[in-house]
Amino acid sequence: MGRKPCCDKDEVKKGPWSAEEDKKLINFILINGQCCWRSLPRLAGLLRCGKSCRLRWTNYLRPDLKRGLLSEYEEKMVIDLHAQLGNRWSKIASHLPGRTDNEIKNHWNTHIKKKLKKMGIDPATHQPITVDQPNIEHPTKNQPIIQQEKQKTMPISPSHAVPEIMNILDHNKELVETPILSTITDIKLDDDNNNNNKNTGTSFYTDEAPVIKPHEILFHSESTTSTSSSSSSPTSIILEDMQFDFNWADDFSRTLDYLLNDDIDMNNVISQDWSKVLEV
DNA sequence: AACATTCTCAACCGCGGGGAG
DNA sequence: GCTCCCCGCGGTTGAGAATGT
Repeated sequence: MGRKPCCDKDEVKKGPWSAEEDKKLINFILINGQCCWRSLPRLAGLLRCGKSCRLRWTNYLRPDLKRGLLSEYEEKMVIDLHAQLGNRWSKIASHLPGRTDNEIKNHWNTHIKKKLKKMGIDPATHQPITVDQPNIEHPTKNQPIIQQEKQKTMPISPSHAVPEIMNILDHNKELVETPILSTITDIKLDDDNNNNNKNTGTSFYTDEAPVIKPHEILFHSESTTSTSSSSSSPTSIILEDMQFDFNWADDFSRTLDYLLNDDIDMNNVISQDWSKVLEV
């Protein structure tokens, strides 16, 4: 038996996206919004599977993406969130505006894991590696969740969640303690099971954000510390060609305002920028 | 300069959850 | 309750870049 394939593998293109394909995808979503990924490729004239389109959009083309390496502060947040949530990358990503689950997952596997091991911390358990505690190369998914269960009754903060790590990381005092810290302290560990809490309080859940529609698109330009990876992607050809005055902090706070207050109209802010994309 | 090795990350794959009928 | 379908998630892969010899 087996599952029906999501698309005809003979008829879909795979591998890296071309600038032309990106343009088609952006164009289509601008006009129609995000809907029915399965039929999107056909409607947009793309020889891609819907999944691939969704991935491309959510990970690379979405205008609210913050590109470049994770800052030390973001890294700290990822470590803390991972201690609480385990490998639930999308949940972790939802607390880091502008970051995708894929990006965080990659960063965890390539950078943070190594860093923690160097520090003598088991990335799976977030506990110091001891002689009688073999380093588990393949973390049990449940471990952090067990921690999570234990912590359900106590307030969550970086220092509560992973004191060992936080002590080690605290020497990075140049880290700016921005107001965004409140997001980490407000995380509701049981958000999977208790959706009623979702709309209460002041926590910002990016996964609560409405599906992006063309009029809601906010463009973020390449950060000045962008990495080599951005230059290898066809997307970046499009994105880097566009020069916008963009300030992440300002725009994030505007976006936040927008998400929290329906009466702010992002239309004028955004649509003009996107018209530039399509002219490329 | 040439080759080998390691690293990075974009993209793919398969599965599970959940809504619709 | 069952089946079908779609979406999103997490794990994995592999091509290209970077680094080492």
